[in-house]
Amino acid sequence: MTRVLSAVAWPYANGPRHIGHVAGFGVPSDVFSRYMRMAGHDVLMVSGSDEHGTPILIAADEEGLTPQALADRNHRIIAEDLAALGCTYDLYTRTTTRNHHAVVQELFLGVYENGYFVEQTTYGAISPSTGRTLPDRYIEGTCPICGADGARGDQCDNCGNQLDPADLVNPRSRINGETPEFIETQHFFLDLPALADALGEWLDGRAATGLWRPNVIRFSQNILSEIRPRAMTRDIDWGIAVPLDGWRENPTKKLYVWFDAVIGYLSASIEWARRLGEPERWRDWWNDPEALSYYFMGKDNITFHSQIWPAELLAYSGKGAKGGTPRQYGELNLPTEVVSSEFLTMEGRKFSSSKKVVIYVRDLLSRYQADAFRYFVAAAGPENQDADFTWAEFVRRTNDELVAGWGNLVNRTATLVAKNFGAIPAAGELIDADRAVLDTVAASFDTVGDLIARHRQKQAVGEAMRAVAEVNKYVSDSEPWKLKGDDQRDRLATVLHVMAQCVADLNLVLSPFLPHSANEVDRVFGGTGEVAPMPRIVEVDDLDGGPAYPIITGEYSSFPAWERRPVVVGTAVAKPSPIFRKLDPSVVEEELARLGA
RNA sequence: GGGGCGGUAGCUCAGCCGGUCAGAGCAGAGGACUCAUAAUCCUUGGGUCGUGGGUUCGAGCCCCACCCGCCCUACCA
Repeated sequence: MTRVLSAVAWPYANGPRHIGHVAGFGVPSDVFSRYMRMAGHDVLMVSGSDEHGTPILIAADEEGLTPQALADRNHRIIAEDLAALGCTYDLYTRTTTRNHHAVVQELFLGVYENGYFVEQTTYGAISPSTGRTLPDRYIEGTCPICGADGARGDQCDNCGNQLDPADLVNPRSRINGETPEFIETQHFFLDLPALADALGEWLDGRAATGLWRPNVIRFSQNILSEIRPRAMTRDIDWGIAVPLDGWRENPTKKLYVWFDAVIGYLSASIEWARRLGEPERWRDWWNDPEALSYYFMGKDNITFHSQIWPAELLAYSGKGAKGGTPRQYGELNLPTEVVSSEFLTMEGRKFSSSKKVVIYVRDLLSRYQADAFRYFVAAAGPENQDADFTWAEFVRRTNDELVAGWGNLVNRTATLVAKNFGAIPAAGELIDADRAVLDTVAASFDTVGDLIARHRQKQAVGEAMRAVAEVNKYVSDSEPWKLKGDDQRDRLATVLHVMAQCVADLNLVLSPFLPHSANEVDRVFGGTGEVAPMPRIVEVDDLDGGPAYPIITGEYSSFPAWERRPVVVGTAVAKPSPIFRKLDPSVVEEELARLGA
């Protein structure tokens, strides 16, 4: 048994999340975590809503809400969506908890005391009316290079050049049109160059395992060569206070949202342990060098997980060029693997809420089965390269593969058993064909499990579906519907027993991908419908006196083992109604009509 | 501009260190069967592996150039 931390990217709470987000980290991390639990590992899966930062402030202003009120609303929506997808977080929390604030400040102090923060004066834009930093992208003006108007402070869309906002002609705020004020301001910079050697050593070691996806490890090593100090504080009034005298009281100096967001993996682990009543339990995943940690995210987050976060961990642990010693949390583990997915597009275009090229998780789940979506993501998601979600392909994958292949096998098996015996019959003597199909299916535990462990879910689900096809072929070859009369009764029983066993096996193999239907299939064959544990939303009090909030958690100790469970002869099986819903081709047009032109 | 990834049958994609690597699924065509959500099973795949060069006994797989798409390169997350 190994301790495995599943660290899942924190969705940003400036709005509801669309299916591109959950396709990148939500579904893959849950498939992996479910499998690892079944394989007998001690999994801790944590995530939460990322609620600080400028975009939330701006979204709140636009709606006339406080940032906390906006975050409250979106956190609840996102948590409910993730739970509805069946994502088995041990804890899905948020960054506005008192616990998170305290952990972030502890990390800051550790890094600070070890000397990995350097104070620097920078020149930046603020909004004169609010005193807040105006990030580059929120400034626009005339491009000093090509003269185009509407250039953003970070880049001109017309000529593509990167800009310095101070160079813009007639700069103005994109938020309220006022002219930004460029001021000198003090910030703490994380001394990444002092951590570069340690980072490089860690990355080399990771590269040597050959486990990381090639583009992720290459990219991570590449950005190391241009490493430089990076500001970890901001002029903003929404975020976590800098825990130092002279800073703590300053309402417009907060920690950079990314400094705090990645610490969420640790703070959520600590919160989980505290809620368990065993406040030190988190250390099993963070201080034990034998523990493994897998970080799931989209490719735009690689920098923060293969550079910033490991740098914070190294700095806190005192393992950079400046040395140092860790504070109360001790030496913290660096990521075992950064599992980054690529991007999902929608009907060939980038997701865009404003252009209505989007489908939110909630809307999808209101009309379609969660498992149909999970299947699509596992089979055709952005695992190695950008993938396109089209409604036509979604319908096809659902109808032709999930329903026609797996759903039909379940259905025909249950129907044959119900009609002929009413319960799972005992097998007579097995013939070669019986043994062959049983062996094929049994072998899929190894092949599929191994592929999931290596984050090759496309291939894993493909192997599982290939086994499904093998069983369908076995059924066709065996022709149980022709086995009539008393003299063939024994053979009929044997075939149906073998079919039931294969379905039970494949149901387990597919359960990380299709947890909801796995439970339904189990029920059809007389089980309790608990082969795939489900998460639940719970309203909890803040541990340290803050306001209450909803979390996702669950009881996951009942995961079945990743191996064949012999079917129980005599278990009653009734003729089922179809578990998987076939989609009418007309949904393609309907859904396309909902999208923007 | 710099870095990275991809461009393989109508569609979605596999092809690890160069030598059955020219493949799978779906669609299409033909057939079988009827337990099953008109599901299943069998048969059927001549695509210059983006373009042009090069290395090699031999190249989707290595090198060079170019074309196309995408990502990163932000005091956005």
